[in-house]
Amino acid sequence: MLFANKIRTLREQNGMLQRKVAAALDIDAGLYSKIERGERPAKREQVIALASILHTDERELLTLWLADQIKEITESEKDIAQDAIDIIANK
Amino acid sequence: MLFANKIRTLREQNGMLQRKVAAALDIDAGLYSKIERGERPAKREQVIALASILHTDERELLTLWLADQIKEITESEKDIAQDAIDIIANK
DNA sequence: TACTTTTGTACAAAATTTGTCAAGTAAATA
DNA sequence: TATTTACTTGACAAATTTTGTACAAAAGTA
Repeated sequence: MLFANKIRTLREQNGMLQRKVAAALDIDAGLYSKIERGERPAKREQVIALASILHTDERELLTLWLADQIKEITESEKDIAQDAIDIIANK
Repeated sequence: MLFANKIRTLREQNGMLQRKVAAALDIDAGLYSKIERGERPAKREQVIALASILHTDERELLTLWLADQIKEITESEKDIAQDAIDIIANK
């Protein structure tokens, strides 16, 4: 939950309520709560919007969001994940 | 198309027709053709079955299949992909 | 040419994702 | 204690994506 932890921290640092961020993203507060806890993934466009809403670096946020996705697919294949990553890295 | 190339090569080495492999996988030959060309992804269970059908190492095939998935999600984020992979690697 | 295999396109069915709603918890406050 | 506020949770519907099929076109082969 790298991304989730990050946006929660950023929101708190900005002194914003979940429902304010949710409104800015134009989604239900319940859904935003789930995104912030890593229960649901954010969409790319939402990450872009969040960077702006939470006054943070877009590239850094997108990187954490992408890392979450890689984590998601490798988590269930732990024994081969490193080999798969190596294949991608050397290409 | 690491995985796709691999299964095509293996099928040819085994002297099998696409429709034979498709039948063994219990899918349409058209769909298998797409999987073999990397136009459609294989499901995990299909990879397991393919390793058996094509007499090859299951772990190796699963690794290529997983690498394809990582490639898929990183391909559209080339500029941050390496940073994201580093985050996952150091964890 | 006739036959077999593979590929491309369009589509339907199935599965997953995305979002909403309303009820629930917990903490702070009147 | 009762109320309010912030957040969480689960059930559900809508929307999107994935998976597979059907069949025509193309490519290869005898």
